[in-house]
Amino acid sequence: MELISLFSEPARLLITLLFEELKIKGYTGLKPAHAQVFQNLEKEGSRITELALKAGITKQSMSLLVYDMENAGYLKRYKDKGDNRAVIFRLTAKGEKLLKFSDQILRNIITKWKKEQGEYSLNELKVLLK
Amino acid sequence: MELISLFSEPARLLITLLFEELKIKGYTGLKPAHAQVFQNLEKEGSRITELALKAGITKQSMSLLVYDMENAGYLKRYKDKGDNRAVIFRLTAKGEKLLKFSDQILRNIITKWKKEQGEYSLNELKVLLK
DNA sequence: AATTATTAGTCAGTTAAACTGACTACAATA
DNA sequence: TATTGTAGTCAGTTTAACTGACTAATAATT
Repeated sequence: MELISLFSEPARLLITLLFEELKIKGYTGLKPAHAQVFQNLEKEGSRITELALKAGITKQSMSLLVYDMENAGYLKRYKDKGDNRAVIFRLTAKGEKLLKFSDQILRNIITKWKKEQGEYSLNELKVLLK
Repeated sequence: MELISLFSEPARLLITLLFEELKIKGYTGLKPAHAQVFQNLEKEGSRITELALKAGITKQSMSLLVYDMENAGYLKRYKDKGDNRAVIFRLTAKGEKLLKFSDQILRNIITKWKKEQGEYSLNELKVLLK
């Protein structure tokens, strides 16, 4: 397998499989890009700029993503006490469930892959990193 | 770092760094997506369908990518003897140079990363895969 | 041998997910 | 107080994929 794909392929697959599961379980209104939001959100809430930085995308892009997730009921928007420009986003109860469920799914997939059971093998990557 | 990013982040960085280098060295007319072409091309040449399958994209998308690279002088188009529907693409001398240089760059970056010297650390991923 | 199904590739249009640039409102600094 | 910087939004663009419909050629089936 080609070098860059050793990294990008499992990433792509993880997202695909995650969103298949999420859809089945009724978590609607989400697209792969939204994973970067809830995966990077701090317990106490996060700002858009902060999320953008962590996710490695622009604040403009992140702005749209959080807006979607707010509308879908996964996030709630709060005022930042002390900075009236800023907005804080926190997970709703629905969002918390989503996060927990997602983490579980992802861990399961990787565990399977490591045992050479799943649809993908991490062996070549492991060798590269040795 | 977030789970999916442990895979996608190095992939993204590798591509960015590779294309910075390539641009400096005068390999123009290329965008990140084109890496999937020359990285997957067989020595004896490859078909569009075959390349698409390896790269994990549709033949329609791959069709455009090889067209670009042909125009930029990295690939040459040949008839497939024995199947008049099919087209074979082979690297030109320029394309060969590109491939060799790219591989070298990518290997160098990863080697640096493994020694914890570069702009990124592979340690967290290594731990995950253990 | 003729028909049917499959495969290789292209054309056209669409979608997802990012980007840049310009802007407003507020905060921090000189 | 005036200037510079930061948080976020709006608008438009670009990159890189996608699906669907099609032609031409090959392979399979009857």
